[in-house]
Amino acid sequence: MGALVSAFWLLKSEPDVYGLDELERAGEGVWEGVRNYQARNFMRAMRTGDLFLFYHSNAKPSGVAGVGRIVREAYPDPFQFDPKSKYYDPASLASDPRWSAVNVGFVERFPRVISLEELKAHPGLVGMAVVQKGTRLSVTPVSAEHFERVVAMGRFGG
DNA sequence: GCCAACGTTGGC
DNA sequence: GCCAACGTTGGC
Repeated sequence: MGALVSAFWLLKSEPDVYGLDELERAGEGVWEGVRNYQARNFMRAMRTGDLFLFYHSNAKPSGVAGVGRIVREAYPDPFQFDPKSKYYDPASLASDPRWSAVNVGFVERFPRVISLEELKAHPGLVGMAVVQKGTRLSVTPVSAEHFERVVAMGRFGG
């Protein structure tokens, strides 16, 4: 049941805000603050045990730093109801929360970050959302093939 | 810090 | 429902 990996994802975060280092230290964390409907819908489709590529955006270099796992499926993001939070959404109703969060766990850190440049240059990753021009979505599905390929690059350099 | 890309909002 | 204005993302 929950042990089966059903899907793969890529999640973007700015490491200055929330990075793989922090997830590794804590072991588990909350993926919150997503305020885009498409990304939210993907989050709601996540299942416990799904694996994801942890992508560092606005970093030097930007790229995939490692792997995480979904440990709790989507639930209402508490920050949408907190007027003091930058993620506060006054239009979201408690009876029908607009935004979701998931909990994530640490799986592995690659020996090196696979930069966006490398991802773009790899012929086996054509079509992956993160390498497509103009794709800013912070949550995207990844095919099993692409996921395995990036993990292989991260572990073995290529 | 700049700016292209693109999502959202709101006037009409 | 159109679309201009505005805001955000994120590479560079």
